[in-house]
Amino acid sequence: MPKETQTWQSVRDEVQHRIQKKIWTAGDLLPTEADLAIELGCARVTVNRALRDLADQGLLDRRRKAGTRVAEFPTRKLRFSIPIIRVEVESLGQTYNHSLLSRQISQTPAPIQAALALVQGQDALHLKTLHLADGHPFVLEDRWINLDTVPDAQDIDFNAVNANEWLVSQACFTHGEVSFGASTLSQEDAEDLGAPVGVGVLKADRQTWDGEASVTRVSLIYAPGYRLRSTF
Amino acid sequence: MPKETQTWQSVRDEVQHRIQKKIWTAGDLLPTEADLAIELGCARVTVNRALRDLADQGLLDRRRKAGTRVAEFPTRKLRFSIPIIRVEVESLGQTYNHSLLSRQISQTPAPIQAALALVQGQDALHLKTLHLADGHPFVLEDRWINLDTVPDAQDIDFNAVNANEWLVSQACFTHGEVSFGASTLSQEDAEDLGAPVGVGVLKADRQTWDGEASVTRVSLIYAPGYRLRSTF
DNA sequence: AAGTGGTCTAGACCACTCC
DNA sequence: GAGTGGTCTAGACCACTTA
Repeated sequence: MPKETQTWQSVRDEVQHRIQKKIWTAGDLLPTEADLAIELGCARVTVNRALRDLADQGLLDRRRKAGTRVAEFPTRKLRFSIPIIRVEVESLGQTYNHSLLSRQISQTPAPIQAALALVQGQDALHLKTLHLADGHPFVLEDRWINLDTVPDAQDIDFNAVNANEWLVSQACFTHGEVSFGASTLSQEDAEDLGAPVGVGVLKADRQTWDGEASVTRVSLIYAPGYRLRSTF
Repeated sequence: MPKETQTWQSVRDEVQHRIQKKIWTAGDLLPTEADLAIELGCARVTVNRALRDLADQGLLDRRRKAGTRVAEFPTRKLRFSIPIIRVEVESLGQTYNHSLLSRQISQTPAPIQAALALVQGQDALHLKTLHLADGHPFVLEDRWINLDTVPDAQDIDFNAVNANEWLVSQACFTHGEVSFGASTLSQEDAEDLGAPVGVGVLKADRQTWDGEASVTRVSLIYAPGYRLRSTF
């Protein structure tokens, strides 16, 4: 017996429940949206919203004409926010500040040049910043900025505002890519981070684009022990 | 002059465009859904869907009565899939297989016991699995399974099906949490992975629950060089 | 108290894709 | 060709939050 009014969340929960109870198992074909709407006593759009949400999470596979199936491997998708480092530190209840270790406009090494799609001999702005939490090194940032795309960056005082925040607040990118890996702490980075040489650390590499034009490429080396967390 | 028919994607793109063009900048209040609908010549629901999507990405902040604003820090949220390891390896064009290194039912060490919410002296199933790509170590899995929640696990031959796939295909969890960090390769893990001792490696820890009951806790140590990727 | 987003409904048409 | 999901519309009511 359907309830009087269905919300899309309640439809979603009901479907999820049936999958968990193995009424529908991996690979099974579900009823059509229209049929489910009749069974549950709600509009088809409501069912659509619910199933779309579950498909988005990775629990369902949907294709026109082929219908909706329980995913072969009903795994979940993860969502991480990429917080501003200052915000992240402050949300831990610690005091944030940063220190600009170096700033220069120079030719890019080959891999960076390729990544930023710069022409031979073109300069870029190179910044090294140490982010601190309660005075302790939190993450070491090594950033290249494409001055063709973001000429204003040349005149910003990155001692006052860190590059991370300034660039993000400009919102001058359309898309980007990021990857996480580990690396073994080098002598130089170890000194900056105040951590032992040779320790394994989390490293994030991020690059952003404004349409066709590259904006910036940044590498973040987190102090030992840092963890990136999410729930699902 | 509005187009004849608006899709929610075109509305989303238009709004994103205005943010990028700095017509609306960080912290600005946007028009109401109703006003935007009139301006763009579409239904309010269409605007709602578009703005909801942007808010979901992290570009907008929306609150009832308070309205819609450009986020203070218009950062993006990341989405990662947690693929089945076999699927991940095969999508790289490599051949997958796995090797069960050890299987025993034993008392849990204190941290695992706490994490799985087991009572004192309660046993759990402990599995160590090495996942291989083209015969080379890909990731080392160290897993504890709560036999109270998943008693069937006791009778499964994990030489034939790896625990990762079997558990996921059971879909017997409601939620979970995951964290990524780095660690320095220990002697024992280095031998299993066929990698040098002391190298920094990416480590993922994941735990899942079925309602109140813990299901499993797994730690994955990836071979050196592995990267987790995403776009935004 | 009032304004704003959140959602539901019913009906319609479209787009993709499988047969 | 036909079936299924994807989306749009107009109108309505609700829920939350701020003033």
